[in-house]
Amino acid sequence: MSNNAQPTLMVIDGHSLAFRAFYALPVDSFRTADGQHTNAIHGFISMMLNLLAKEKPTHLAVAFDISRYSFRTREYPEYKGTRGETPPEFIGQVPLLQDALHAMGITTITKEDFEADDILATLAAQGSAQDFKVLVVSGDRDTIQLIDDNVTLLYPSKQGVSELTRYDASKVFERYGIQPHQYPEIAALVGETSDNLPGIPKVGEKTAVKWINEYGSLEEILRRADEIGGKVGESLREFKENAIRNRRLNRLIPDVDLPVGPADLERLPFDSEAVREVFGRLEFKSLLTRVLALNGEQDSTPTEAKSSPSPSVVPVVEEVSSEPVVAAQAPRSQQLLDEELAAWLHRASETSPQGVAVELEVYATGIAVVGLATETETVSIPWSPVQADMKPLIEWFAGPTPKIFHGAKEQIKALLSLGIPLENLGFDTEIADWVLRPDSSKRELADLVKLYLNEVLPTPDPNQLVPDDSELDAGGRAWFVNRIDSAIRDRMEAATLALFLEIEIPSLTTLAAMEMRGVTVNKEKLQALSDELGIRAETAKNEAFAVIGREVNLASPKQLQEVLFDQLGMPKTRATKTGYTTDATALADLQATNPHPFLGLLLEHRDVTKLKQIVETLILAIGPDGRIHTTYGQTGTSTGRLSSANPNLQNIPIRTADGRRIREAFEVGEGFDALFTADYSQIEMRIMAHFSEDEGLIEAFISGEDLHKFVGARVFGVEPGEVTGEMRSQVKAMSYGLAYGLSAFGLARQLGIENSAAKKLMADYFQRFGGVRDYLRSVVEQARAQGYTETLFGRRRPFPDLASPNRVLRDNAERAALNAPMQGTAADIMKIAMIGIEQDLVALGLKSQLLLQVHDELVLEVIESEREQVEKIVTDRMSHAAKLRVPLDVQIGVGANWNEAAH
DNA sequence: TTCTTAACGTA
DNA sequence: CGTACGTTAAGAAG
Repeated sequence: MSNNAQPTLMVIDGHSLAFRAFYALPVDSFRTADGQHTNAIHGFISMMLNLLAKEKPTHLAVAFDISRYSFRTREYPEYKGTRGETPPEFIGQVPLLQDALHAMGITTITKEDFEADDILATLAAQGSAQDFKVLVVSGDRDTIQLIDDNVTLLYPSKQGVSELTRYDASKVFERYGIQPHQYPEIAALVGETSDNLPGIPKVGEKTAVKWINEYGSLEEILRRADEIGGKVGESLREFKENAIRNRRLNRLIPDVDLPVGPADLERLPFDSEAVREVFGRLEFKSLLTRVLALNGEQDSTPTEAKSSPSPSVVPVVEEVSSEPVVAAQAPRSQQLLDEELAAWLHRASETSPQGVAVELEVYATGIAVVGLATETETVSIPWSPVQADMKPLIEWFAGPTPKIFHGAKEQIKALLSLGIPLENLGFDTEIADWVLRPDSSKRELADLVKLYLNEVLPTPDPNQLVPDDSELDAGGRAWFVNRIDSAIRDRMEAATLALFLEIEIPSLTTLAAMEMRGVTVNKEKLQALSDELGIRAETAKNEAFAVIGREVNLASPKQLQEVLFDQLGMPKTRATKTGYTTDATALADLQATNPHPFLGLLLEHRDVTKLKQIVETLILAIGPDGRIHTTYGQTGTSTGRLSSANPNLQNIPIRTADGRRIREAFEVGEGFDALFTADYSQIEMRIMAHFSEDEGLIEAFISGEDLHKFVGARVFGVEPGEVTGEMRSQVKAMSYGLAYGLSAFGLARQLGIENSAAKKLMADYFQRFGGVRDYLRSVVEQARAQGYTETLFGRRRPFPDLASPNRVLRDNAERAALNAPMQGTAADIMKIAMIGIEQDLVALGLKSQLLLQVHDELVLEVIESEREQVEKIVTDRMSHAAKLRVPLDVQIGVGANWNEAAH
């Protein structure tokens, strides 16, 4: 588009865009040395530069509100009254932004008594009349009314300013089903909560659009309000004044008297010294370069290139505090054809025996691009659906060269779904980082580039409208993966590397296989169960309403509190952040002290709706193959356990009869004869016995007697035969609680006994099992000294909070530290067992297969002829996964469904 | 829209 | 005032 074509006028709502930028960028990352926050300024200018580059406006202005007061607030003082205080970090950024804009030669416009949108409306009208193409940039939906053949709206589509959607008349119609000039009429009917403009109750966007299309205009709707029936009609007649007021207030003023017109807003070269001065004050370096480029200049201030410090070998990774240097440029990706690719792969494998990094761009239905990288070269190959073209690559995937990934599981699954096996997975940077820093939640490639390389991963500017050509391709990303691999290996101690290579990497491929297999679920059974639970929920709800004489949302703790404490006058329960708890134990306590039929009905409703919700989620997760494929999170926990999501199959109910009916729907799949389950019994207690070397506890496990009976007999000083049910359950609660750092108070609460009785129980317990107490103490002590805990297989978890002066943080850390070696060792053991089982089943060519893992339980699908063999493999692998001072007991079960397979 | 909280399912 | 998770709906918040 050349300058002598139709001129383009861009008008920007400064306040609204700056505010969005403020929330889109982290406050703490943009601050000058003297403490001035600049994130809104940075975000705004960055976005504006992108807009200038993309839209090439010839004329430009930015409008601001002067204050929150305008003719609208005079007319309706509550207007925008619900807006909270301006965040303190935002204050002061607008004047600085205006300074920066002025330095860049950009006109800013304000007008007493009017809002920025009115200025936009006026400039749009004038520009349109003077034959400009007009671009309005605003985050206020009211500006939709300005759109016409000459005026286009650019509206931030998501939170933040990262993407702008172009609204012209046809886009508005597509989105709302109306013409742009009708939008304020819709808005008037619906109301605008953010402006504190209530509309017509019960009328949402759908209804409003329907009416507009039926009656043609708001005026006509109001005139013929009597014709509209039902509750909505009544509502309309009652609240029509709201709509009239809203319409008056949301009309933008197209003829504000402004000191400048469109022709005065031409973009001209600016004084670069002024820009340097302002940007220097704001400490914007990269933005300065970009701004000066507008003037055709280069930034003369040199960017000092620091070399990344060589990483020291430390057990725990420390955050690098120095400012990251800009990333070294990844070598330009080569595009190779068939035989060139084969040659490259051969050469790369020879020269990089430690491995070649792979980054597959995975789409919902397949693979888009394959990126490969050695230390010095990168390749990007668009995936060809014709496998012949990919033959050398496919063979290479199955070959001996170690492959290095970031997040291998999804990529391996993408290959497997195309029938392509991957052998010799060498490294996964995501999992390796998790092994080093299990508590971190930031593990994207960019995070690791920063952490291990002290560089910035070149990413497209988040404020960019369209990705530009310099964006890193798959090969470039692979190159960073390769370098992170080396950096992490340098930082890992030998034992940690062994844990990673011998447990985590083999687990990864096992999990990929399990996820691909999925588990068969009987949809009809679940649907019938859901229907039944739905009826029971409805009944409980209606009865509950009858009892209290009104309808409330039983799922709303807030409304329940009104019923319980105000209406029924029940005593207050435990306090939460927002009020008083209505959780199940509190309700049961209330029932005991203040019996009321509402409580029972509420609990029944809770139970039933919870189960129904689980069932519904499962139904939705059933794939076209009739199976549910969960996704295991291998980096989702701090202890070493797996997690399961989409859906979570590690929290399927089992405790109640109704819950077990859900398990009945998990069935053996086509081609198999039974589900087979195997669980470790009391694995964490056994690990505690091993670590503590407590003679009594070890004897308990070796004797093979009922654990809780055995312990009960010791604690209460009676014969095992004389241990009562009461004694057994108290000891059981104590034993399980120990591994979690249970206090006497908590034990008392759980058992419903006196605090003193709980104290006595703990004292008696430790009297007999002193080794346990000593061990638990030593775990915390050692963790405090070393800064981390460690499992039997060397998995470490750091605990910085053990040194915290904050009591709450420190106590929490102590309990977590107490638990981490036991939970973590159990997780290690289960992973070792799974790897062995998968390996044996494959090696022996058996069809039976692993499907699920639920922390201490495995679920397999078996065929009858293999059942005995499978049982032996599973039992052996599980019970011999670790050599402890006590045996690892494994319980197995077989059945047509998961419930029946429970022993 | 997106985020946070309360509640609750599992080991 | 017991560890480790994931999911949901309501309500809050921009």
